[in-house]
Amino acid sequence: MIIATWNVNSIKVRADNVVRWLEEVKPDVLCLQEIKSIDENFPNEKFEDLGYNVAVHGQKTYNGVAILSKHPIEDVTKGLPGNNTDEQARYLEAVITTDQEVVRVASIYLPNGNPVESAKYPYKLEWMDHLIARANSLLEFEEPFVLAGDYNVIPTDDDVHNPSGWWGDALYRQETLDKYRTLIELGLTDAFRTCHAQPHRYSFWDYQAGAWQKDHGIRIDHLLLSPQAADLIKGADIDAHTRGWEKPSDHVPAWVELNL
DNA sequence: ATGCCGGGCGAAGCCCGA
Repeated sequence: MIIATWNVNSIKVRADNVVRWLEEVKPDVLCLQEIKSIDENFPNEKFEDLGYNVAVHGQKTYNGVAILSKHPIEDVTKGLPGNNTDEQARYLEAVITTDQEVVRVASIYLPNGNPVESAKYPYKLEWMDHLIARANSLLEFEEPFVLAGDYNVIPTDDDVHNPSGWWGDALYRQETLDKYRTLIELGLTDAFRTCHAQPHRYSFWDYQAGAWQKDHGIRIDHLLLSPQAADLIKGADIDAHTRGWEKPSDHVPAWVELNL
């Protein structure tokens, strides 16, 4: 089973690229972020035509997350449990069931947090606290789950083209990394990093200043696996080639294949 | 370059992203 994540930066503009990638890779599940669409305007039909079920937690203009799945989508949760006052659509969780197996999947759009001296940064840190609490609760079930999405966190120097230039940014500073480490140390596994030791593999390149052409990227889109899911890892990768397509998102798909 | 692109909104120019 292939489970993927992709920040598409507007589903309206990116629907055809998503269809193209779905036909190419045929993932079982695709978590989408930054759809920038309300539920009613999400192009369900384009994905249903390819055999995907659709769950959407949308929002007008900003944010918005969705899950596409070839298998039934059950037990859908919109918003981070325990974070009921959050006005921003950044979390969608569901249970994916196959004939044999069950895997829980969350589509996550973690706040950017810049500028760090604004209220946006404490909002990011508090949002991470809620995510940590949710992961902790899910771990008690001792079942396979995948928390997939745009984390807006650069985990290490190996995940950024210019570490010293980025240090201090909301994506790459001590308080952010402390929270991220707390999440990981609950017992989660970074799917890409456990399969690839090579540094400087990225999932985002800015639209500006020729960042893609110069490979000035960062790795901020992650699939974090519970121990029961990590035991099933067959492979993982990042599909950078979509960044070279016409009308690309600034993010590219990342995926994990599980023996499910 | 604390916004050079790109998208939303809405019909010019501002807000937002990482």
